[in-house]
Amino acid sequence: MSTEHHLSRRERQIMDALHQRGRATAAEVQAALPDPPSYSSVRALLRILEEKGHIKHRRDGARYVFLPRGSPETARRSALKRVVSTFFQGSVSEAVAALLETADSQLPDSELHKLQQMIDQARKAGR
Amino acid sequence: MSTEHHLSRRERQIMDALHQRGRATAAEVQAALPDPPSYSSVRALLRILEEKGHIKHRRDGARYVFLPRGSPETARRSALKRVVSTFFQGSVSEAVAALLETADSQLPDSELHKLQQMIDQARKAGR
DNA sequence: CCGGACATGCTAATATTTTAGCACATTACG
DNA sequence: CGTAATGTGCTAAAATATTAGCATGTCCGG
Repeated sequence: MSTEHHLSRRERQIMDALHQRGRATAAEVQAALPDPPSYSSVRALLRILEEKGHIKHRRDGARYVFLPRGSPETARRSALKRVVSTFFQGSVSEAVAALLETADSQLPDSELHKLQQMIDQARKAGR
Repeated sequence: MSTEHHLSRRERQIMDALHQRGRATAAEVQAALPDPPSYSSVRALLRILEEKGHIKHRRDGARYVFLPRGSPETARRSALKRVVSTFFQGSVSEAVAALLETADSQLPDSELHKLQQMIDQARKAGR
């Protein structure tokens, strides 16, 4: 948790890129960054992030592939938690409502159906 | 949007505090920060954020009260959008599902009802 | 009306982040 | 093989962020 708060600007950008892709080489990370710095710089930051324990790497032939250290599920949960707490005063339902209002993506009918089922289940569980 | 990406660590912490509270004095912001720096530092950062156009201030008697510049709705939307895009590969419904799974807060029945209505409406609108 | 308490504006120092450069290792492939 | 292409490790310079200090302005209570 406090971990998120200690990341610097570039570090966060890199973490975002890695979370979005799941894993990436140094070159891919570089391409994903806004105002990309030199390849060298990207690698230096990756090394720092690894030292701090936020990412890890695997060898793939000649090069390294970098991945976030925690599970995607954990990362998702904590990202949502932060947003709900910061922007929705902790109200999960307000956050859900805002998501559904996101007009730029009309959810496919099948998805809506799934969501309705989840809600039904939550209602049952709640009583 | 890109605005979020350019904020430094402290700047982001301050923006978070302001978004959470809606508005706050320099002293309140200081109290809200992790590892609070001096009062002076906080004010310097507030000034910088204002110069960059991210916040504004109003006079309240002797002191200033600081507020985020954009509307809460806009901030909410863009925060959600970022999380959905970064952690859920753009899938709104996955994000909603993850929110509903947040077990630590069982939603009140009335909220669930509201959500179901929203879904019903979305389904109608979609066809 | 005056002083203390508390604000702010500005400036300059310190610390951290960000960047690039260079020497060396590994791989791909003619 | 051997050589070009592409990686990495490390270090040190440059840029930016973070911090505190001090001079000055404003408000409130006696």
